[in-house]
Amino acid sequence: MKKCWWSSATKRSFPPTPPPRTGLPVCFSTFSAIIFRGLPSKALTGSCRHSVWRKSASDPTARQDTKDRGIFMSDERYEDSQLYKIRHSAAHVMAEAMLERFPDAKIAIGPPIEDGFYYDFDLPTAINDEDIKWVEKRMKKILAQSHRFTLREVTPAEAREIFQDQPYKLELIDDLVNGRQDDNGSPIAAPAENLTIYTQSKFTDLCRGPHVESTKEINPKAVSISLRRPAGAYWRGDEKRQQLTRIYGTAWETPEELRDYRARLAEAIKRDHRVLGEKLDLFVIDAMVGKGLPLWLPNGAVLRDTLERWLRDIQIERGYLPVVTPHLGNIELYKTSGHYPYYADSQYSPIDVDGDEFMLRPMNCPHHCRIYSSQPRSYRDLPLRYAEFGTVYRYEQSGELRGLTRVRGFTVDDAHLFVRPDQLLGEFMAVVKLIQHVFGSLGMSDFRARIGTRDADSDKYVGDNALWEEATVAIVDACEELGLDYHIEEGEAAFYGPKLDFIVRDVLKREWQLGTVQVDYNLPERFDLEYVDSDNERKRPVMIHRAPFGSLERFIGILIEHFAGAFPPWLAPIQAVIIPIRESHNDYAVEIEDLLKARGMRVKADLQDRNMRSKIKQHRQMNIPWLLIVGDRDIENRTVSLRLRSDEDLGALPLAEFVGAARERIDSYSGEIRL
RNA sequence: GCCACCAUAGCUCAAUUGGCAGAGCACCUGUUUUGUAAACAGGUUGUUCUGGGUUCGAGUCCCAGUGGUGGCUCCA
Repeated sequence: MKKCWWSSATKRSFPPTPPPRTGLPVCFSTFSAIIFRGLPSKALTGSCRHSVWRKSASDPTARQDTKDRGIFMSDERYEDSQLYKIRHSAAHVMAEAMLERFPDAKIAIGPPIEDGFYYDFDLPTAINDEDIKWVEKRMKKILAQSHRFTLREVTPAEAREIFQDQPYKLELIDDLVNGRQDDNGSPIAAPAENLTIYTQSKFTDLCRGPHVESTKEINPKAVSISLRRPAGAYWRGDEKRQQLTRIYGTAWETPEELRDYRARLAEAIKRDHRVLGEKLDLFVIDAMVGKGLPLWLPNGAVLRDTLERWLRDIQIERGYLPVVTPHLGNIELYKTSGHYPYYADSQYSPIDVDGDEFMLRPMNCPHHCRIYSSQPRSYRDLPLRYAEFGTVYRYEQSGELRGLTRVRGFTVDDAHLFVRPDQLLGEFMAVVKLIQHVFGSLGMSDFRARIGTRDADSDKYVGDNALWEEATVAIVDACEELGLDYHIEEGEAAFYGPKLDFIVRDVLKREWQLGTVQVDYNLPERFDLEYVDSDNERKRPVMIHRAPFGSLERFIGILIEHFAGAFPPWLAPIQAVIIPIRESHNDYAVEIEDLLKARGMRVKADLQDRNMRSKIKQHRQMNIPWLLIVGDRDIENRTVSLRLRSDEDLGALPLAEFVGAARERIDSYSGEIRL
């Protein structure tokens, strides 16, 4: 059974309970395995067969560690693999070489991650490329020698002695000895009695292992730290604490694997949506307009518009009603909704309008709530499903902006469903099915579904506990009912309710949240939404917020990478180009162009004064699905000579046959370009 | 926002220790009329990101700003 690439591996590879604390192995790089033990939530007991992933506020380092951690296709756990040991050991060797280069450096932690490893250092001076080169060379030299990795169990006192000059290690030792606690002082890991250290060559690290037996097991030619530049990282992921220098490396079992990895990286960069966005004339981000504010070029706008129309039609079929609302709203709207105090940091400053304060809207729900309120509602009216491609504006930190996947102004394919409590489960399931349909139609099967629940210890949520529990149960039930492969993460809820998110990874394996469904009892309360029930009582509807794409910008960014710029014909900005062989064939080319346009296709005849071969090359590079080459023979026989994006030359085809077949491909939303 | 690095023609990049700013592609003009990934010739293209500084002289060195990249933090 093929699972999506990380739905099962990442989270569920963690032991359901803390590993037995024999006082033995405790490795800082695998801290998270302890921190992230499954913790069944009360609300879910009995209904959930899936693991609960607890996010620990008290140890963000562990959280990051986990995020980076191995994502593995095979049945073997990454932690048990030889590759894991190699990378873990390579991290130690890198630290050894770094300490030779920077004897005063303080070492933090150095775990294996997906595709490699890193180690964090507190350095006396900034590191430069020369240092990296030196360290890499030195590392390889150490690896070429034969050093054993020896394990030793030590008492906390011995450990403190050994690491007396290493403040980060001392902090870790204290935490281990005292046992880990969360922010409220609840224990989340038992105290350790003894610690383990590993030594190779002249380097000793506080570590649980596992490691290779000897550096002989690591091929120096399969190790590289030159690939990734050094990066800043906060100690334990806390931005208020010391910022460390993180050095990434990669290590494989063989040089061939390293070469393949580098080739994969190079390929990934080629399909990066920012690279393809420029090459295919889809969008630009212009400094004068502002960072994080993409401009859609005609090709990109066609793609976007096509997606919008597609989804709009699907939604209309399913009983959604279109609404249109403005991009600004009176600040009272957000004070009423509760967004204003909670999200002040990500909103833009209010705009003064004749003495009233207005805001660029950071979300669409308040507007839709007011539409609901605009007239009395009967139980017979529900469910009401208001849909809008609503543009919102959010302040994002400058360092976090990235292409189309993280922007400051974006359009949510939003809808808000106002439902009776008895309709909640059915409507929620219908929404999940809609999202599955959207993802499935585009061939996007590599996602993970995450149920974000409230962090019981946090006060950043509004609403009644019982309602939260009800909403959470509804979401879990719906996922169970649909057989969705989900996992639960505490602390990932919206402030007003729990949610189900669909998360995908981009070409460089970064995670992005796309589709989302959220159950909300709170906004109806805050906006005092009501309907008159069959018993003539006024009752409160439940709201479902949902967006299958999440945002058009981010979704298209991911979609560009998903298709590597070769969109299925129904999405391709230009579906066919007609290439006349000689000038004398131009009239026929234009005739075909007109014919195809009349059949609703996006085509153009390329009448440029240049030879056919160069035109073929140009349009192939633009990933045009169909190239129609026409010459004397085609005019004579009323045919087109079809050349596919895939490089196949299908030869002459009667014009009418092409039109019918192409239309059929487009209308069926097929990814197939062969006719 | 933080750490590091980067910024030369529309694009990809070059320019020796500080010494006249270049190439390919694109674009324009002309020639060419081609049967499946680049015809030929000529030509245009620059506030070397911006502002200061050092120097006889700055694309190159220094400072500040802006923008970008990688990472961290954040992410309704």
